[in-house]
Amino acid sequence: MRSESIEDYLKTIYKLQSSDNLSTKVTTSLISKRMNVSPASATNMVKKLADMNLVSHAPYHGVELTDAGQKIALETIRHHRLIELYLSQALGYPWDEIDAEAERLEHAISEDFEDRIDRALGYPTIGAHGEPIPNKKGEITQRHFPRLTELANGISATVRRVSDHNPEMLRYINKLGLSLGTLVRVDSRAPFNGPLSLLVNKAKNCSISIEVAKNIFAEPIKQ
Amino acid sequence: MRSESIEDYLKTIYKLQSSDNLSTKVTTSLISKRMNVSPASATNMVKKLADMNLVSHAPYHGVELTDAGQKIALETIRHHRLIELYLSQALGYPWDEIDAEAERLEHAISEDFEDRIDRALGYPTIGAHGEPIPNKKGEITQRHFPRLTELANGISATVRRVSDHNPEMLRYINKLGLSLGTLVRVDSRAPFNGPLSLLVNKAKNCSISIEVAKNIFAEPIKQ
DNA sequence: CAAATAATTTAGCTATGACTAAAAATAAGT
DNA sequence: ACTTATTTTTAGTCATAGCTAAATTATTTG
Repeated sequence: MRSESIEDYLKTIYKLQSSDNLSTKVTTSLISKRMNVSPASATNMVKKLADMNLVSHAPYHGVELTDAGQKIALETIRHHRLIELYLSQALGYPWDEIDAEAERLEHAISEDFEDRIDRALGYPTIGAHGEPIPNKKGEITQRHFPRLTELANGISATVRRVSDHNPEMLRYINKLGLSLGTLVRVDSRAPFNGPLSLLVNKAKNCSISIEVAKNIFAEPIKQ
Repeated sequence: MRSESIEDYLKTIYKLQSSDNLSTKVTTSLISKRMNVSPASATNMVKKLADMNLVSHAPYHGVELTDAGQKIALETIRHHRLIELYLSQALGYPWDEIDAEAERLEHAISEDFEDRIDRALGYPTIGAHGEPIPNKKGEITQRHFPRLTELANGISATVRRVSDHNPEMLRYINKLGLSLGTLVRVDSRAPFNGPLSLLVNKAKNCSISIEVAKNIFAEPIKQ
């Protein structure tokens, strides 16, 4: 009980449940796509998780985490995000590599290791890509910032979070000069779902696709 | 191919082959005892390793690593010892906990991670308990120091290595004030395999069992 | 040197977690 | 509403790596 697989599934279910587009049911096929496993494998695991009272499962209608399941999911996410931040700050890992490395390590570390890197990092609450880090009790404070696609033209904003799902996109975003805390302004939008023109750090202009803009979250600056 | 299990078995076989009492055959039962698995499990795995050309196996007569098998064993040992040293130096882990934590992590880290902690530690060649760290090419330089049991009375020596196998013993040894570099002298030996009287750091006297003394290696000081 | 003991291997079972192919349930289109 | 298409689940396999119990091979001892 509590294998790597189980932790990964619970983590994925949590992320599907809370982020992305809320009000969407977390179906087994969604899970299977996210995890690159067959739909049958996802169904099997969901059944097992339900037996263990970690999720409630209405067959053909999706899954929901129980409190016990959410607790494990958040512990796993906490591990992941602390490790990411440690890799980045203590070992100089680049932005786009920390997710993959943390993925490997998150299941292997002990509570003691968690505590030690937590202390070494000064008990952080925000991860390397701007995501909140759950605390030891399994509490998490969601911060909500608009995506660049949702930001009105001409408004200055500070980058607060970047989706970490695609390493190549992260590398691209980083090359554009965007990281947490960077100042951005959407200057214009090309029609027919065309690219957004950005002003980065009051200095550099660039134009990015909607697909990329959707993955960058920024906090409008109050005037 | 190259699962955690395989790495663990190869590592164990390497240690049995090279250290302890040489000239002893590495039998499947020896392996099974060291790894706390049943003899049958060890036989199964040995057969599998032989199929993969990682060991040569003469049934009923023991095992020997092939070059390919030794390479993997040394890579695994390198991982283990670099991680131990990192845990000890960068995260302040106590001596007796690093082995268990490294055991978990050694299979999970990437080459990149290995390189980064290697660099952070200044490319060390000696591990936290005094063992040599194999280099990236899979070369290892064995250093040979006498055990305290083999040391003549009245000779001063510097502690150079401590067996890491038993955490409780490590804690005990550490409490006696012994660590790498500590000065020791065997003052006397009680008869009938009795304890050794030690002078630690020219200051503290203590008496330790043969069992403990066997696990401490020290370099006699040339006069 | 044969019989007893100990070590080793074989045979067969278990659990985990993946897979494919087929069946069942739901959703969609006309 | 009924057929069609899609989604989900069931059924049955496979690989890994452990286990016990039984059979086989070595070794030791009387």
